[in-house]
Formats: sequence, structure tokens, C-alpha cells
Amino acid sequence: MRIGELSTKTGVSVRALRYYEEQGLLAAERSESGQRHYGDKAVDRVRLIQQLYAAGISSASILEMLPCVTTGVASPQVLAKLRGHRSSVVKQIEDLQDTLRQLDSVLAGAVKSHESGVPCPPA
Amino acid sequence: MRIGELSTKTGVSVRALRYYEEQGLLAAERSESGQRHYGDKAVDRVRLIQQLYAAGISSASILEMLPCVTTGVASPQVLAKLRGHRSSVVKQIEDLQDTLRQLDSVLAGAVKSHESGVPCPPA
DNA sequence: TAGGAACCTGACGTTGACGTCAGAGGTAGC
DNA sequence: GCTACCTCTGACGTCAACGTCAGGTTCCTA
Repeated sequence: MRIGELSTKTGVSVRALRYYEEQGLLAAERSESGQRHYGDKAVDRVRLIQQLYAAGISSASILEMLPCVTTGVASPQVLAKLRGHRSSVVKQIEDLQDTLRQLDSVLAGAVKSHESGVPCPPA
Repeated sequence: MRIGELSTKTGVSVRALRYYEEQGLLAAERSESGQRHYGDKAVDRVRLIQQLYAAGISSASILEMLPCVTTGVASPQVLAKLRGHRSSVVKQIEDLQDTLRQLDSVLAGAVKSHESGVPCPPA
């Protein structure tokens, strides 16, 4: 498929896909005229990339770990990095759960006082 | 306390604290000479701000919700925003848990193949 | 074969949360 | 009062992950 189709299938913009290629994260065959062509696997790869980005992992780190992710093979160094990222993801989750508790306590109090008719001071 | 002490107590840079003030998130008394002075509550407030930032909430949104967070009082509009942020935080947590599963499966495979002596292809 | 949609390569713009530097003034211990 | 650090304002720099625009080429359908 061409880049537009990959874009609609993944929900990732064409510009972003070209950016992934720039960063070495996503390879593409080229037609004679230079247009990019992708296989079906590209869809999963793009989703994986997005997932890693969402975990706050930089493109440089993703670049390091991607071959290992796809081949299932990793050097001790990469293994250590993966473990480091794992624990950072765990910490992110814990922090967010903390934030959730904060938001919930705020919401509980706010709903109560709103029911009692007290308005919010303007920002 | 002065800004340096607040910085070391919270682990947030002096520059960031001044930035919070610029954004209206953190107020400070001023001495005759213009130096900032903070009360003890500032430590908690800074931590709260950091927590909200970590949840991907922008300074503009934090600015809107902070008075309500501190007073426990919110207008219906702010309430709706808070609920919106809450569900976005929930989604972030779910996504991260997904990522965690991915990383774990990668790690499981990688450890196995590393034990079997297969090296990682160089990045 | 025409023409509009999709694609190409640069290259500059954007956004948020700060980093960093300069030059000047404030503070505190000895 | 000296000195070493702390703080001030103002302003430009940074970084990542794209957005956007320009000017040109390619593809596909009628």
C-alpha cells in the first residue's frame, strides 16, 4: 500500500509516517518513481511505534529497541534499557494513579459544594 | 523561604518556579528588594502542579482548576473539564498498561533468546 | 488524454516547559 | 566591610514530534 492508505489505516498522519522513516523507525520499499510502498506488517509496526511514543520513549530509544522487539533478540545492553523503560512505565502508571486519586478527591468535594449552591471563583 | 530553598525542597528548578509564577500558578510574596518569599504550603502546591503536568494537563487548564482544587469549589464548566481530564488520565493508564504488556512480552522473548546465546543485531 | 487526487522533497513554523546567559543588585557569615 | 553565593529581570535557545506551505511529479479514472 502507499503512504496515504497506511495513514488512514493507522490514523497516523502522512507527515508523521515520513518522520518515522527519517528517524529510521519505519522502512519502505520505493517504486521506480520514488513513491513509498508498505507491506501489511507496517500497520502493526506503526501502532507499536505509537505505543512506545505514548510511553514517553524517545525515537532514539525506540530505534535501539525496535530490531530486538521484532526479532525477539536483545543484547544485555538493550535488555537493560528495556528494563529501565519498563520501570519508568511502571512509575508513570503509579504517578497517574496518584493523580487520579487527587482528581477524584477534588471532584468529590467540588460536586458536593456545587450541590450546596456555592459558585466557583472565576479564574 | 526563598526560591532556592523551595527549589531544593521540591526538586523543581528555580527557572521552573518562576515559570509557574508567570503562568499564574504559583504566587509569592515579595520582599522590599523584590525577592520572592514562599510559605510552607508552596511545597505542596508545587508538587500538585507537577503532578498535574505529569498527567499531561496544560498550564492553562491547571490555572482554571487550581482555585477549585484549593477551595474545593467548582462551577459546572470546570467540573466538566475535571471529568474530562479524569477520563483522559484513565485512558493514559490503560494505554501504559498495554505498553507494559508489550514490553513484558518483548522482555520474555529477549531474555530467552539471550540465554540461548543469540546476539542482538547492532542498531 | 485530461485533470484532479495523491505523492515527492525540502524547508521553515509551532508548541510547551523549561535551559541558559548576561548584567546588575541583594544577603549572610566571618 | 569583604566575599561568596543567591536572586532579579529580560531575552534568546532548545528539543521532539510533528504541521504546513511551496513547487513540482506521479497515479488513476473517466
